[in-house]
Amino acid sequence: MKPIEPDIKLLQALADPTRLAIVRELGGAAEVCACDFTGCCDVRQPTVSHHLKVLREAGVITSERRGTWIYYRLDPSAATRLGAIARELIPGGLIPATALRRPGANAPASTPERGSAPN
Amino acid sequence: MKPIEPDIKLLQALADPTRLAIVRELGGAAEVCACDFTGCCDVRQPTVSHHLKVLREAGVITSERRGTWIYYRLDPSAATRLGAIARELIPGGLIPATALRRPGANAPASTPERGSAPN
DNA sequence: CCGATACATCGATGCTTGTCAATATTGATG
DNA sequence: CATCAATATTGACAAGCATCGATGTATCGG
Repeated sequence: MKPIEPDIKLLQALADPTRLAIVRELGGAAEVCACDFTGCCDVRQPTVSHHLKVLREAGVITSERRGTWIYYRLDPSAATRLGAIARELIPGGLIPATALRRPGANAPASTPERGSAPN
Repeated sequence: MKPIEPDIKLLQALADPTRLAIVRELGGAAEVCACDFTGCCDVRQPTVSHHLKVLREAGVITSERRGTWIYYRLDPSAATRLGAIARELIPGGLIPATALRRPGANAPASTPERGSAPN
């Protein structure tokens, strides 16, 4: 079995309209009862439960049972991890700070070295 | 027609092992020739081409034809947009900065108001 | 114009995933 | 223990998606 990179799981967890809506709902309040998601997301209860499970296993949210209800909240590490991925998307973000001073000095317009030049 | 939220497209584009590998490859160099992705990603050329299209349509990368080759680079806005989503995941991130000074002062432990209390 | 190379598009295929109804489980309450 | 409400799990199904081989298109050199 391929262990599936945690970053992929995080992104996959967020890459669904229903789940992103759930997460955004959680972004506006400290914690939300599971029963409240059925209202905002236009899906049935089993579907909500399924999505909450996906989000939990991806480390996006945490759950806490309180009596009959289960309250969900955002896992702080989710924002951190997604922020780290976002930084990877900054052009030249992985280049050492010294190199950033010299504009256009990384990977000098990589001339492809594969196989052969076009005849 | 449901126009599909741009954020979802962005997350979906990144939520694939091959595409994330492509993007990370681009994070390490200013620009990369399309022909070089076939090596790093263990997929055939049509698949690479397909993924590049997905990434382009999601606004993650831009392409520029130079002779026979096509060079890809990261779209700077991708990092910005993903960073914005990351900030939404910060617990209490949507609360005005003033409120952040008072710990645990947002959304007072929402008691569910739906339907009825448990018997 | 011809051949070669880089890349895109098409069509088929198998796997993944989102969704639901039905059912099980868990916890509170009487 | 019986019952009710909240949530989880199961099984089934359809839609979506990643992948590939085959083929089309574009660009260059001669």
